[in-house]
Amino acid sequence: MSKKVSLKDIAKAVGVSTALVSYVLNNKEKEARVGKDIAAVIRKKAVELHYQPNQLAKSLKSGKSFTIGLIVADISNPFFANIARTIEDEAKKNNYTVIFGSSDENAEKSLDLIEVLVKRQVDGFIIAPTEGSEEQINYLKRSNIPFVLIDRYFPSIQTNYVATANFQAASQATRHLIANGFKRIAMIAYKSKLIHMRERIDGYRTAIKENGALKPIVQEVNYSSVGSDIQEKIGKMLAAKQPIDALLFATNTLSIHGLKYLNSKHFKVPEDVAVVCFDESDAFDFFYCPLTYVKQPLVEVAQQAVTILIDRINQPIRETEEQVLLTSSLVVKASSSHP
Amino acid sequence: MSKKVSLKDIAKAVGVSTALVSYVLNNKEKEARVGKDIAAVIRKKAVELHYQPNQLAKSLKSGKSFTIGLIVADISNPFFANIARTIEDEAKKNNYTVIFGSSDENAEKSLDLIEVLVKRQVDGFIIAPTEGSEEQINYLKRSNIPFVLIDRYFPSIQTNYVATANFQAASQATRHLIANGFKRIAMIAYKSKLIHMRERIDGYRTAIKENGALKPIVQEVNYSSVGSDIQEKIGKMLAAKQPIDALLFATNTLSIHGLKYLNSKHFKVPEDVAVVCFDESDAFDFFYCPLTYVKQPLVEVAQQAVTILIDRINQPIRETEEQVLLTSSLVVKASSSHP
DNA sequence: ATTTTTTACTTAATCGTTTAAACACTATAT
DNA sequence: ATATAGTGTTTAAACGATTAAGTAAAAAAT
Repeated sequence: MSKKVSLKDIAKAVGVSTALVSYVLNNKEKEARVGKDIAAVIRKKAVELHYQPNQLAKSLKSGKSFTIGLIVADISNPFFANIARTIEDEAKKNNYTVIFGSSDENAEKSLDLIEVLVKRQVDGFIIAPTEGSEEQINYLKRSNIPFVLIDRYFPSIQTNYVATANFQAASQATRHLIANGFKRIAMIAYKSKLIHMRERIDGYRTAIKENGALKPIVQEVNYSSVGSDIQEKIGKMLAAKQPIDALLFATNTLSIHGLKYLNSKHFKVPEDVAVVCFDESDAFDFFYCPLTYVKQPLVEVAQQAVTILIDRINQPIRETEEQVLLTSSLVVKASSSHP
Repeated sequence: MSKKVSLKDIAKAVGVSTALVSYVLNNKEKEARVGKDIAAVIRKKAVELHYQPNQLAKSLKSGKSFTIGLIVADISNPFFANIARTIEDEAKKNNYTVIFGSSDENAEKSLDLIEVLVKRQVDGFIIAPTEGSEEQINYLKRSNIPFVLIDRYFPSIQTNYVATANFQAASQATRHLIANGFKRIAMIAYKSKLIHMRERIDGYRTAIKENGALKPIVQEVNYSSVGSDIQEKIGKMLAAKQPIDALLFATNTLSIHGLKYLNSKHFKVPEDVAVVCFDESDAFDFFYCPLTYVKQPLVEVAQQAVTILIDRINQPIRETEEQVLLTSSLVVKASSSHP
């Protein structure tokens, strides 16, 4: 890479000190009482040499990098990719840049990412925390590094967070299935202690128990082996003596894997089994039977996360944390009622 | 944010110069002949104080940021999100971090992103260039900033690039439809001068012309108004006196919009119209009729792009550019043959 | 005993910025 | 005539790291 143009180069070319160049290019002429003529010359030279200030040097000096670290489970998952896109847009509006990393729901990877990004002096983090990452989150807290958790959070740790009201979302979805007359409603969730999953399961359980005649059936699958786990569990539940008549999927990936399996075994929705999914997906529009789904407020989650984060970056010392739960909506289609 | 621990803090705590601390923590004890005992003390103190080196300062000194700038059209598009994920993984293997930005196929945004990232001293770029961004690409060339183009490239500019062999991909798809007996095969593409689109259209045209009896029908829609444009154009072609009997979509987003429209108007695939899509999508697995699609080698594109980029970063002066065209495969399902 | 070599460290410059403080003028006020 | 204020600019330290060059003391060689 040919050496880049620095303040010094402009200074030398014009025949002044770097200080003067800095004042001019930062529009501090007034305060620094720079001569009108020389200012014009400096500006002209800067354009001529195609000067681009070195943001690293600026950040080093100012202690601010105008960078946000974004850690999600997997950037290729449309759920997170959509959040990432909104975060990017909101960040840019505030002159921030985003560095991202995927944790794969793995606490070790997540810690590694946090350390890499801390070394890079990000001004703050937006994190969808993984199971077992409490210590990392506490570390950020202790270090007074601003951060906002999204999608999940830790009830045991006081932090800023923005998430969906999952208990309500899941119970609403479940009540909807009950109201439509389904009797053996199963839920497919991830095996996880994370609050978003627990709340979804609790919401489901609570709704089921409201009706004395029904029994909760929850199947938890492993993140690392969703495909095979789902096949096995759904297969069993549909082959049972008393087969299930409805399925509630706790995330978009679970929905997709589950529906693919149903297709492969030629189970018909909603004839053989009714379905309610979590999150949106282009895929859902294509299923032969329009799918009922829980629509999470992705854009709002991302926007609020950025707003809160930048607030905290600008004013780090606060006694209270922002804890936002946004309500989702149930989009009812044909997959959740008897044909 | 509580002030971070620096080399100086460790040096002061131990009672030595920062130089010594730097040598030890960079494992240069041998070369610098640091005493064994003091080295141990320094290391211990570093851990105790939870020292994390300031990467900005390192980069400023070394002139290397170990950062890659990634510019795609839209990170929330699964096509690019998947590429981004692979790039992230490959970058991490080489100790690089990725900063990303979405250009929305807009040359102005793209230029803005390039400038922001240049200021941030990225070591190189991976870019899916937008229409009209030739000048930006030439600027990178002139500046000797390493970069690799992906998905598209400019035949008029000698650059590194990794892309799909689009002409071949489209002609293969078209020949497949012809071989299956379709007579009025239309292509839906984006209105774009970019090579990937032109090659896809050319591939289609060439294949059509190989058969004297057929006539090419190409409809180009605007990126910013895909939804409405597609409705109108497909609507007309299916309502014509001689309606089309097959559709070739040039990208995944076009496919999704097109299929949604077909669904909404209750056109049946492949009875009313056969379909071949570009790219993969979970959505495709869910369509009532399994969809034939052109499978692009996403992972390979991303991997090779990173490999080439890092090569160039490490050895920027080369007389030749790496230009890689990877072959796609046609995955044949039921949507492209007469029922 | 003196020189040379080796060992274990420190000093200081540097990367590209920012910015308070110092400096050297000119213009105005006393 | 001389102090004071105003103007336009430079100097130098700092951010946090790296590293060539310098230094001082101990060990080895003469």
